[in-house]
Amino acid sequence: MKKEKIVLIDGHSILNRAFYGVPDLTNSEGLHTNAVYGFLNIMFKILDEEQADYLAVAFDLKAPTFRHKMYDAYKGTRKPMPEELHQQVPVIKEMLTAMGVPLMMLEGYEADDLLGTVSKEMEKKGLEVAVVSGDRDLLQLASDNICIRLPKTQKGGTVVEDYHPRDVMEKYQVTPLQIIELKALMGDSSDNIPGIPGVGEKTAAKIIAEYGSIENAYAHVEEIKPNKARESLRDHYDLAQMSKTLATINVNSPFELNLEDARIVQLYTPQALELCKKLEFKNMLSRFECSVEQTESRPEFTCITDLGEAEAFWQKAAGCDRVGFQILREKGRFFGAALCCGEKKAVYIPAQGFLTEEYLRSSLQELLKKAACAPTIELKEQLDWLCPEEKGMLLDASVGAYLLNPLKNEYTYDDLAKDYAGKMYPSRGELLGKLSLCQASEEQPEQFLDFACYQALTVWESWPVIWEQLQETEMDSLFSKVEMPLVFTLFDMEQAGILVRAEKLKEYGDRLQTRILELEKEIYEMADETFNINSPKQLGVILFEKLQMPYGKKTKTGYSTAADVLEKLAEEYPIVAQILEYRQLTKLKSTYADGLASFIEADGRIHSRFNQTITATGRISSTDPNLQNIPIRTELGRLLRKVFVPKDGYVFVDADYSQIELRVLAHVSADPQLIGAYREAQDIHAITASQVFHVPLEEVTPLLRRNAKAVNFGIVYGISSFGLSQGLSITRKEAQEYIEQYFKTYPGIKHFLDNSVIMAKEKGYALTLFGRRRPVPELKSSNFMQRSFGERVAMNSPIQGTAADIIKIAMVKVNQRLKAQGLQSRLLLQVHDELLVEAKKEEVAQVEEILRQEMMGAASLEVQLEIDMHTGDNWYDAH
DNA sequence: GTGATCACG
DNA sequence: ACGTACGTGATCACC
Repeated sequence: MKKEKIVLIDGHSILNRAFYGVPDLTNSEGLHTNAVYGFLNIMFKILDEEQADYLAVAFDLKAPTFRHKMYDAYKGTRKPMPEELHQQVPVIKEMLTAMGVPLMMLEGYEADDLLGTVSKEMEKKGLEVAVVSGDRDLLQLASDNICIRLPKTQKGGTVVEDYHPRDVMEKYQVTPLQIIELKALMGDSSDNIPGIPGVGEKTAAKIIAEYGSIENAYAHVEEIKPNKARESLRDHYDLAQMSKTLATINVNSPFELNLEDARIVQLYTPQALELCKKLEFKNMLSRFECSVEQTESRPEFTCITDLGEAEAFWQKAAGCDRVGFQILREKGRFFGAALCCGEKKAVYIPAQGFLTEEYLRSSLQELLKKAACAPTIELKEQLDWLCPEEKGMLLDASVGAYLLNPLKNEYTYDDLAKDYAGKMYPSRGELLGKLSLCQASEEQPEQFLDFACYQALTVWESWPVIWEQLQETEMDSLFSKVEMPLVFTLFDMEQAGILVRAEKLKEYGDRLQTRILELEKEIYEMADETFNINSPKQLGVILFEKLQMPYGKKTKTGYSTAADVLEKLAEEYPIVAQILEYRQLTKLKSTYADGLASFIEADGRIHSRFNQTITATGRISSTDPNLQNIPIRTELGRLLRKVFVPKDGYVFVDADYSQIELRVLAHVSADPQLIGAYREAQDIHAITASQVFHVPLEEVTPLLRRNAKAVNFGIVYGISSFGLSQGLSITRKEAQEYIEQYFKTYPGIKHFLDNSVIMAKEKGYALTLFGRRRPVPELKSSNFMQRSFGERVAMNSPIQGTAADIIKIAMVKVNQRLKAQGLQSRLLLQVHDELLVEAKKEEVAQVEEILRQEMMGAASLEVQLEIDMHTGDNWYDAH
């Protein structure tokens, strides 16, 4: 008969190993989960391999001094367990308990002792034993029936090293029991075993191989070589005795494991599943599927394919208050619509036969009109198809979810289902793999149906929860008054696009190319070889090895060749100046000249996308292409803006806020000095310089003004002396003095910044003037660098975020008024503090009035919001 | 896919 | 002692 098998896990050791081996993970509540995740992965891997019958996990009852061994060995000090790990100890215990795995703990005994005792006991009972730990001390337990398994991380994956007695012999040339002697001689700082000073791994191994035990070694102490070890051994007999006691695992502790408790019956219990969901261990859920999934009945998804069924559905759905819907499209091709009007059921109606696309559109429009609310995901991407006459009922659940947690990378239906409906639905990837919608609809119609219906079901289920949470967090009005209207504004902007003169863009690119080729030739000549100038690696070798230039910074992968480093070398080395110019030109060529050209559509315009659910602070972002980072700071780059032009009969009207962030700061901090400065002065940086450096305004030099400006920037970014010293190329000490002077001048600002950090620490998030939240989990980090980052974020977010709120409000208003006044002028772009309107020539005065009123009136602050506004026949001239 | 670099606010 | 300014996106090289 086959022997029964038991797996015993060294809980803290494996948790520790997992913590340092798995990159930091947190769930959406900010709970760190990487150690628990890694632990479970190791445990499942071992269990899959072993096909064991029993399982138990040992923990130290008090685990106050658990520590990172590598670090301690180096530092020679004990560190408390990092908070991020500490908080995971109860979680793994809860998880194991939920799985019915017994926890072995006993007052006054270490986990090692329990593992020793139980493994020997089980061996006696005739079981085969596997002890899983990261700690090599346990090798002393190895026997023919007890295998010590040490998981290691290797190239990202986990590899387990197995030790039976012969493996121990092979690797250490000693028996398992002699491991104790070895440890006692060489010591182990992480276990507080002192060992014999001057005896390391090599000497210890030699001594034990020769004499077998410490006792025998002392019997022959005069023969021991080398001299140093002999002397030390003689001087430290007590230490050797004590070390041996410490290194010996107690296999006779009064602990008994009830074997039946440890029997593996069903790890995948509903409680464990719940916990997995809470921890957001998505890919672990597949393990639960067969055992638990039946507990939740599968929703009923229907594919409607004939007109009669469709008519019946519309009729029934017409009485529905809340209609969840999702249009399925890809690259302009329409597939169908998914709808959900009630619990656990959804329908998908593909466009086919009598159910034409037009029919579906008008039917859906009718249905939505009757609904009180109609949530969906990525509404903006559906509006061109939907063409809604009324918009009031339309809701974008992903935008709502973004407000509730702007730190997430995506707001896909499976995420919303998990976060707000407590459901684990299969993701697109799980249903369709990498297939396109077109492929999937033909090759996997059933999964395609699921994919469609899950989306409609999800928005229907999660919307009430999202709305409730928006109200609880007091972001409901931000959502309804700002973000939802903005969806339509951004849609209009995307539809409008911006006209680009393709031929001029081509000329611009060609001019760049000519110069690039010249530079290339010169650089190769000066370097005396050809190489890829765009490769930082190759460039680093040329500059810092071949040409022996002094290197400033290093990156993880080699020398830094960043612009600030090269600029310091450019004076002395002409090749570096050429490289800098080459860099600038190739950037302009590839990203802008060539990059933009590829986005010009048939109408001659670029229809960039404006994303509403990306940034942590509430700003919008622009992609495909990014029109928010078109060059302006250098003249050559700025010239590019001449290719952005209004259509015939129109001009550009461009308006940008003047120092909106500093004005927001003046308002939220209520600092009388700064508010006063704004009320009386035009040039805020100059007046700041005058006030901070105590010189009359007329005597503020350009240098003083520049310094004051940098400090103002620093304040907005979450000031630090280091950061400011970098920005101004001054010492940290000088930067610190600037900051102190600044805070002395504007005590209200210091108070506000301090308070922002305190508040964010207390609540867990930073807050804008309009109630937008930005979680700052970094504030809880035990890592100094991360925590400092969190503090700067807590200072910056209210400022940057409030400015973002304000311009969003202005955009909505401007867009609404352009339409309400029946104008043909259109809002085209937003660049964080700037709006660009394509204005019909006859409407310019009205457009200017609208921009001025709505931008300045978007918020009523202690300091008036000011704008600069210009008109022009291209973006270069208008800004 | 990730890191380095650089364009913008 | 630690080692960075805040927020983005596109391109390239390289694994």
